[in-house]
Amino acid sequence: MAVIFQYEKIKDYILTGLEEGTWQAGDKIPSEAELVMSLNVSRMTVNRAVRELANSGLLVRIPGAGTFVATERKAAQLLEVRSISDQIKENNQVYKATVLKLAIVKAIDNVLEEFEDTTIKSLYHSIILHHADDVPVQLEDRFVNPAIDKTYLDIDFTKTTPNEHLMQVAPLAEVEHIIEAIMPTKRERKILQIAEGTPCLLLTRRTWSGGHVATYVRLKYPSKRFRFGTRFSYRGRKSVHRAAFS
Amino acid sequence: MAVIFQYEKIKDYILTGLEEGTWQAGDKIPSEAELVMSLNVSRMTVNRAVRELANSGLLVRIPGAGTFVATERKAAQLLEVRSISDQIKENNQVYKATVLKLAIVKAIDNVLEEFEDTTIKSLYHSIILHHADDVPVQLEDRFVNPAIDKTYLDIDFTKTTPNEHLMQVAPLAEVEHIIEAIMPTKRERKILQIAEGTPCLLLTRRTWSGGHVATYVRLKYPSKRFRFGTRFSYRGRKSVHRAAFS
DNA sequence: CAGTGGTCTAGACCACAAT
DNA sequence: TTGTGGTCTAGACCACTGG
Repeated sequence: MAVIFQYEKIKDYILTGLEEGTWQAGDKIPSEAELVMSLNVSRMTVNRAVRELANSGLLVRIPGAGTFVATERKAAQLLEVRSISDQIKENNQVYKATVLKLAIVKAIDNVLEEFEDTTIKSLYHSIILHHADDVPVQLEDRFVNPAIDKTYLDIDFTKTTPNEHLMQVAPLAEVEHIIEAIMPTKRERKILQIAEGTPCLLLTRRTWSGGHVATYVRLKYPSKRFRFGTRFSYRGRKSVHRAAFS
Repeated sequence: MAVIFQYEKIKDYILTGLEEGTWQAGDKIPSEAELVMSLNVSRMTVNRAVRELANSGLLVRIPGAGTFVATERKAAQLLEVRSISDQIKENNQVYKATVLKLAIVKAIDNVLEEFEDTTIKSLYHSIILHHADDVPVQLEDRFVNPAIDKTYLDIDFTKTTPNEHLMQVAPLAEVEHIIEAIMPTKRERKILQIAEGTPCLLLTRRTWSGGHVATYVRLKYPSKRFRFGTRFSYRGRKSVHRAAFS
């Protein structure tokens, strides 16, 4: 029988609250003193639990004010995928999105496999092209589990990215990333406005929420216009992530 | 004046010892009790400092035995680049390396820029092809700062990878990664034995040691044979990294 | 057996935010 | 002024490793 430590229990308690929506993005969670009383533990133990969740990016702590559920959630410690619109704006470029498709589709075997759930009959499917200064930089092909989000088809994705929207409705518990180099199809090449023979980075991402696959996304980035970057230092505990356009 | 906390001081103390070689890979560092006495702090403070360094992969803690300098160092929390030979062996494939070049070269402007040091006159240059079951899976093009390692040219890289060797001589303090999709040149295509029109993943990595760029590497992975993968869960604090061959 | 790390407690002092 | 998080201490008990 595995011994469960107090600080792990506290983390689980908070994680469950986040998954069940007890605390939504931006909400203030109970203070350390409140958790000490309600959970009957010492403050140092509460502090460690909350600090670790904050370090992983789920919570934001503001001394003097409180602890809040992160609004801009980092997907993972391993591969931080920030909102593409933020990345572009950070780069002082103009962001624009074009919605190429937004519909409910019958679940095809090919895609269904990724959801690891054969009972799913239909899926939301969106295809969105993201521009930086009117140049296409990302082709986003996304399937969403309807069980996670009933409102998906009603969203105006020229104003909000699917990522931003989904972070509000489905607190993610798990993320999987796969990076590959691929050659785009003729159609994709045309959409992305790239020359023949130019490869793309393909980032495939699946997210889980409440034990089920929530989304399955394929992000295609034209080489030359995009690359993933990351820099890490042991001292000073800060990591700089970059998304470079050229 | 920024206030420096005790646990940060302790981390710096250990990091400095690691950089200066006071404790080498595999060595046992002072126990918590010893650090408590020599640094005049409480054990909880020591524990936090050492735990954080262990979490970042620099140290390995074995309850009952002690704390040791990690031998297999994870490059970063962000993009774990394990030894290619280990990855291949883990995949139950036979690893083999071919040394295509191992020499001292004049520093060319192009490469010198990456080292951010115009005083460098020459560099070690190695080109190594890594195979899995006799199929080429990685073309490694590496430049090494001679100031970091005088023995580089004497190493048998069919038995040790440059990565493994360099981790012994130069404890890395900082890492930069950039991932791109590229088309290999004709020559590279021939070396990697891939068909025309097949893209490659290009992972460029620079490492710093003692404030200077230690190495500059370009790793080319044929698409279809390699992809980076990562999976992350908030619960259970474990991350699974995968390197998939096919 | 002594030494190690892993955790936990019940206090404490501080700087900062909100009111 | 009150509440918040950030840190630190000096103890404590435990499970495990090593000789």
